[in-house]
Amino acid sequence: MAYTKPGVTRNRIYQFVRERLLDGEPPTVREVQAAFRMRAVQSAKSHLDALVKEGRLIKIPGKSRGYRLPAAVRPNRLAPIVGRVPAGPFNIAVEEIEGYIPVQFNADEQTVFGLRVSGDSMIDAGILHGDIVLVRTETEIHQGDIVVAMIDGDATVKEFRRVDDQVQLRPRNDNYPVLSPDPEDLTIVGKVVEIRRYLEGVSLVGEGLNG
Amino acid sequence: MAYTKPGVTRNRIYQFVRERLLDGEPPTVREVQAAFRMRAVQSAKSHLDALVKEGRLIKIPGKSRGYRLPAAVRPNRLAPIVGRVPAGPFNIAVEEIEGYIPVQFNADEQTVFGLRVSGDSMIDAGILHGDIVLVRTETEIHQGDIVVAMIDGDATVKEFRRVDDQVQLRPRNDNYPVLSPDPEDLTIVGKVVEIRRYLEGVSLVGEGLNG
DNA sequence: CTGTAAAACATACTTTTGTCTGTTATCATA
DNA sequence: TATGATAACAGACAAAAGTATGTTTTACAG
Repeated sequence: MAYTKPGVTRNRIYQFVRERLLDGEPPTVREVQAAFRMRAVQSAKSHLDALVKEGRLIKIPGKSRGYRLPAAVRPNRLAPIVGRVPAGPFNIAVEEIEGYIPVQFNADEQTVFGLRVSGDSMIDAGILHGDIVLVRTETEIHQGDIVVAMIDGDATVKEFRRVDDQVQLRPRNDNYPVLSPDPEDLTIVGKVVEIRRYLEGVSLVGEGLNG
Repeated sequence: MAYTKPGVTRNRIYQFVRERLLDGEPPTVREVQAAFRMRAVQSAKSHLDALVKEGRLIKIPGKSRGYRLPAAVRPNRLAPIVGRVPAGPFNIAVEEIEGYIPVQFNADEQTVFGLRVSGDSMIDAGILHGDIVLVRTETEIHQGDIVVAMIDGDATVKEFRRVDDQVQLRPRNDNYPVLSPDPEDLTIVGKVVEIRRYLEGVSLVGEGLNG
């Protein structure tokens, strides 16, 4: 391979490895070598070593195809989508899982699941019937957040307000009333952090799981 | 490992491999072996071979960590997000890429990109200012589809209608007029297949790409 | 123009991993 | 309880992949 200016090939290799990792296909050192038409394995290896040293990649020593992205950069985990809100915080029955969608987890291992919305009580917030909301549990709730709440065992998506020590769940649709549920019957399941709407065909992964 | 009923271990192994693949970490035969506490490599290998034969997995022969999910099951690819609509069909300038988001590609290798919406002309369709629409180019457009169109070089998201051989681009907001652009000035970039709204913090991957 | 650092090359060695052949144990069903 | 199919085990070999040492070529700053 031609001699490039310092840093140039390094960055190109990073891009290459990154794409491969995001595609779920970690490359070998020799695959990197081949991709850049280098004549020596070591040429690729030393670039990869350098990237690890710089913190741009992580290496699992000894293992084949052992380069990874640092946790902060790693996106795509799969979050389960449920038709109904799970009862407990974590015990989602497998039978209730509609499928999975890829989700970006910023921090490590937060609890996120998807919930399919029914009804149009949040239509003025741009949340329509059939949309999927991604819900993060175990997080702080603030004034005005959109939350998933359980009232008497029924799940609902609403805007969260606290007025004079009384929790209000506000729809975003003038045809629906503001709810002021008895604190005993109320559980805030989590905060809606993302909304998705699929306009065509199949959207979920893993429906034919055979498991 | 204990002898299980026919099919049981097979399915467990499938689940295991599947999770690993979705995590971007394809396992080796021996890693499968270890995970199930088998004493022979061949025990794992023959299960994997069988899964390939059943079509539940795909194998890249000879390659290490060479098991993959069939294309139909594979999720997570990354689609670039652009602030402006790309000029040509394919030449997205790197500088214009805001970041990437994970997307499910049902078929193989379709052309999808994300576009950040500005304005509220589609508010009645639940598309708000700041939302990201995922656009598939090179696809058929039908009556009523939401499309991204270029009119005189400006990008816009509208509902597509064809009335008496005249293309109409309809907003979903009564405060905006229906557009009937001169066909010469009009390019249909693609169809909106998904809408996303991030309610908090950072949403994109790969903003600090270094090169 | 000179010295240092980075880039690229050449080659060899070790470990990991894929693959093969054959055997034994358990399951399912008639 | 006999029998074919499935599950699991054993050991070995070859190819793929990780790693190491040393050399040559080029870039860049002083």
